[in-house]
This record gives sequence, structure tokens and C-alpha cells, in this order.
Amino acid sequence: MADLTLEDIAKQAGVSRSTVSRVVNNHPHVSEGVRKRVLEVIQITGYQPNAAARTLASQRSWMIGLVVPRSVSSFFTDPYFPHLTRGIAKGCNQHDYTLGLFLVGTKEDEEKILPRVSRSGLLDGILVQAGHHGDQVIDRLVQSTIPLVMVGRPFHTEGISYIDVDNIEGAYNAVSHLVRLGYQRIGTITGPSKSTVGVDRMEGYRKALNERGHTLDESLVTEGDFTEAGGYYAMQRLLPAKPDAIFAASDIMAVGAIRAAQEADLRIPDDIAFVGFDDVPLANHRDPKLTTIRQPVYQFGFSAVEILIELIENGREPARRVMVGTELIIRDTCGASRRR
Amino acid sequence: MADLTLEDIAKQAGVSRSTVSRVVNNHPHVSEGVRKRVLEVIQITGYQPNAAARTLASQRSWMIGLVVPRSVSSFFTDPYFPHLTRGIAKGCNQHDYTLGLFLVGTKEDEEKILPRVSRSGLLDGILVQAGHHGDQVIDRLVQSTIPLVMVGRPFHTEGISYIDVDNIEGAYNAVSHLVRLGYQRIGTITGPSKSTVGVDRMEGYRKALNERGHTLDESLVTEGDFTEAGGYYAMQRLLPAKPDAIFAASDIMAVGAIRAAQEADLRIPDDIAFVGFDDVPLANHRDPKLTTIRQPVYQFGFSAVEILIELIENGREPARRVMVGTELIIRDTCGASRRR
DNA sequence: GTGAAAGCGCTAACAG
DNA sequence: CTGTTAGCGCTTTCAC
Repeated sequence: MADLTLEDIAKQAGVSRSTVSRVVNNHPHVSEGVRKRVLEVIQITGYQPNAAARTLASQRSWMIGLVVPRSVSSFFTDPYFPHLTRGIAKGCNQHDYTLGLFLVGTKEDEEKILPRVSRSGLLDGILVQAGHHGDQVIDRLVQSTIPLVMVGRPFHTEGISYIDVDNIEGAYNAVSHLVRLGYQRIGTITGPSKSTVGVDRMEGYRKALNERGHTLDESLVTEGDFTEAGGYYAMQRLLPAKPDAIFAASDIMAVGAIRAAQEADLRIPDDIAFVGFDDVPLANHRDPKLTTIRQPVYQFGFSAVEILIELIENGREPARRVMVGTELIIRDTCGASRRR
Repeated sequence: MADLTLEDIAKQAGVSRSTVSRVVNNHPHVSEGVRKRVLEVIQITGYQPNAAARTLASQRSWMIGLVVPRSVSSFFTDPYFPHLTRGIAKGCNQHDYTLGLFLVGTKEDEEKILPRVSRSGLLDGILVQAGHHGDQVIDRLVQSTIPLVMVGRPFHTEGISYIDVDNIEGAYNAVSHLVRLGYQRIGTITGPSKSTVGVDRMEGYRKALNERGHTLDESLVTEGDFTEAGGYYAMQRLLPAKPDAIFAASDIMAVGAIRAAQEADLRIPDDIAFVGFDDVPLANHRDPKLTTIRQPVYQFGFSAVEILIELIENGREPARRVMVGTELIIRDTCGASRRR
């Protein structure tokens, strides 16, 4: 029951409240005998410390928040997010933190959520999913004094901590792979240009083309929104330019793009090749299987939590920056097995 | 800043702590003049009450938890969940509650999460996503004294509150529609038989067949797991029985099943018709567009929160039961437009 | 209508 | 190594 207090345990174990507190919090300087006796009483009574009292006295809530800004609309459509969330939840659990979820849907949500996450003492720190350039929530949160790490690089990085996947390198590898296979008209479906993830993957595409002597053809580039439908329509826009390969900035967009290509009676990879980005399970289940850039999403979420905890314990300065590597997963859609 | 206290505001407004507290909590019996002055000070100072102190004194945390048991593996693959979560988050926001997310992944997670959600005073109530029969977490949570509502009907319902979609009726309508269109060999891809949602949708299928004079052919029934891949393989198992229509217990399984049918060179809906369940956005974006049973997922999550709050405020007894209706959305895959 | 005072259950010096 | 003693910041009687 929740109605047991430290005092009750102390009485039953024949010690003082402080001693029980020390045992509960695993402090040193408690004799083995006493520790054992107290632990026993806790065990049989099923005592559980009161979270609020502990937070009030220690000024630590052992709770962190995940804030998803309004501009991250793909949160509800991209399988990337469930996996990210799972990694974050695991990180919290493993380190005995509680996870608060703050989905900002409207302006009113914003007004309620902002003060609560940044100044009520509810949270020890926050994780903010990177969104679009100019997102109010992000800008205002970054200015607060609460420990914060951005999941995904923000546009302005001065003084702020973040963890990000090396999107430039990942995209570069994807496109280089396509170039090596001999494709001549390599197009791309980018992410939103208002997000760093969109910009970076485009940058990797450009870099790979340049380094390998291809010139960038604007008619082979179009913007998507990280949804299946977005990929589908983007592909339809690209079709007239007759690409022979496509680098899609996310698997889910690649799936939509492939659907569009198939409807246009193109064979994959014979008529047109595809490389995605993410390696969501979906990518490996379909036929033809998607060649893609694997990013360790689960691990990414887990690490984000660990960085945040480190920040909480050792201060915001200096800002921590962590880049996570990716891996090219060659399957069917790139046509590598045809040995061009 | 979080370092302002009630005391500070009281001093600046020239009143006592109690009065400020009354104003903050919107209590009556405060003169208009005083209320206005206090509100003003709060406004300009940006005072935000300390959550832990408030919780400790009032024994209310204004926080609820969403617990996702281990047996709900489709949480990470079914687009249903992001929408549910969004509805829940919205409900919390609107009622000034904070949402805690507890994803149970492993046995260890379970040990850490259970005491925390049920006896630490951290939460005022919990929402538990229904999972498989025999899931430990669910059984143990249900026995605790904390206000709780199950999202989805559990197998044993005595004394427990839940909100559920009327799955029997929804499935019944889906299959009746197929029968009316004249299909003769209507198969189904069910959800897990260890979940009530799986059982209920199967029940609706059976009922519709019976009432309309069809006999149930076991070779036309196979179990899926609410994943795309599961739907795909299930369809492959069904193909030899030569069904002319399929009721899939979820849209995402329908998508997988359609893929399998297409690979077998079946035209949809000419050779085989499909009806799904959920109406996730995906269903409306593909070609042919999926006929399905729409369930108001977002609203469902929102209502779950409201029921829980009602429970928190008025006690667990008697148990509240809410059933939510569904709607048949006729699109392309059922072949209705061919007017059979 | 307003203020004083007593906790809520815990942590963390400070003694001893 | 252990106990005593202040708070942490707020809500909530109970007087006035």
C-alpha cells in the first residue's frame, strides 16, 4: 500500500528514519546487519517511497520528459518514432527514471506544456524531438534553464546539446552505392527542407554526386514529407525526368515511391533502383526487399536518455554533441546482385 | 524561474500564502480586488507552482500513466497506436494532467514499473492497454487499488472499468457487407486468439455468416498478429482455399494480405475482395483504396482519459463500461461499386 | 474574506 | 555508523 511511510519502516526495524532512508537510497555507512534488517522489513511490508516527498526534499524528480513539437507531424505516420520511443523508455527504465510524454498538437497545448516542462520542478530534464526551422516550442524550450538534449540536430546549435545520426554520411553512402552500380540518372526524394534531417540527407546526395563526377539535375530532386503518400506523389513528379535510380530520404517514402513506380509499370530494380533510409522492419518484409541505410533508432533513443542524465548530473556546460553512425544494408531494390 | 515560491508571490502582493494558494487553485471566497492583484503578480513574475510540493500536500499528482504490457507487441508496428496515444495526450492536456508513459519490454521493466505505477503516489490513475490473456502486468495491476481503466476489454471483467470498441458489431457489419455483395467464399484473417479484440472480431465474422446462411469453413480462417508481414503470410495460407473475399481484422494486415494476393496475380476486387478494420490513413492512400471499419481511435484515447478522471474523482465503484461504435467505410477493395 | 499554523513524507546536514 | 533536526513548497483546517 502507498500509505506506509519511512517512519513506519523505521519503527518496525527499530531504527531511525534517516537510517531507513540511507538504506533505501543505497548510501554507504550503514552496517550490514542493520541494512539487512531494514531491507527485510521493506520486503515484507512492500514499502514504496512516496515520489512527491522524495522529489520535494531532494529537488530531483527522477523524471524526464519527451517533448514532440507540433512541426513533427510524421510522429504519427513514421514507424521510426515507435522505435525511438521504445529506446527512450528503455533508457529511462534502466536508469530508474520515469518518462513523461508531451505531444504538442495545438497552440493551446503549447501554452500548457511549456511552463509545466520547464519550470514546475516536474522534470529533471527534457528530450526534444527536432522539428522544423522556426518551431516556437523548440526555440522557447532551448532558452529555458532546464537540462535539455535535442534528438536530432537543430538549426542553431550554439550552446545546445544534441544527438544525431550522421545523415550526411548515410546519404552519401547510399548515393555512392548507386553511383558505383553504374546508375546515370539518380534522383532523390528529400525530407522537408525546413528540417536538418531533410537538409543533411540532401547534402549527402549532392556530395556523392559531385565527388563522383555527376552533375546535379534539379528535375531529379523533389521534396517529400516522410509519409508514404508523400513518397508516392513525389515519385509521380519525378517520373517524367526518367530517373534510373532513387534515393529516398526515408523507407516509408521509398515504399510509397516504389508503389508509384510499379503503377507506372516499371520493374524494380531492372527499370529503376531504390535505396531508402531507416531500415524499418517493413523494409525487409516486402518484395523486392529494400536496400537502405540502417540507423540504430532504438539505440539512438537509449543513448539520448543517457546523455540527458549525464547532463542532469554534471551540468549543461559544455554542450554535448553525439553523432551516430549508419550502415548500408544491401538487399534487392538497388540491383546490386545483378552486378552492373 | 522555478525558484519562486508561493511565499514570494504573497509578499509581493501583500497577502498571505493561503490567499495566493486560493487564487492559484481557483477557490471561491477571495475578493475580486485581491484576486486581481495576485494574478497580476503571478503574471509578471512568471510564477509556476512546484509540482512536487503540491502533490505532497494535496495527495493528488495530476498525473496519469499509460501502461503498455509486454504482450502488446503491435504497439511498435500498428499505426493504430500513435493515434491512440495522441488522443490520450490530448485528453491529459485538456484536463491539465501530465501523461507518464510506461512501456513494459522485459521482465525487469515489469519489476521496476509495477511498484512505481501502483504504489508510489506518482500517479492518480492508470490506463492499461489490453493485451494477451494471462499477461502478468495486467493481472497484477488490476489487483492494485489505484484507479484504472483498461483500453480494450480484458478477459475477466469483474469489477474492472474499461472502454472498448464494439468489435463484434464492427466485424459483423464488415462481413455482412461482403455477404450482401454476393461473395460466396469469405475468409478472415483474425487477430491473436489470446486477445479479446481478436476473439471479438472473429465472433462478428461468425455471426454474420451464420445469420445469413453461410456455413463457416475452417480452411478460410487463419490467425494473424496485427502486422503487415503477418497479414501477408496469413493470406498465403488462405490462398489454396480459394476465397473470393477476405475480412482482415486490421488494416495493416489487410495491406499485407493484398500484397500477397497481388503477388499471386489476383486482381482486386475482381478476383478477390477485401475489407479491413481501423481506417488508418494508409488505407485511404493506396490504390485500390481499402474498404474498412472505421473506429474513432483518437476519440477513443481521449474518452479513455475522461473516464479515468471521472474514476479518480468519484471512486472506482461501480466499474464503468463504455462501448464505442464503428462505421463501415465503403471504398474500392470490396467491389461494391461493381454492383454485384 | 483572510491569515496562522500544522502537516504531507522525505532528504540531508550536523552531531555524536 | 546512527539519530536528531530542519526544512523542501504547498494545501488545508481552524480561527478571526
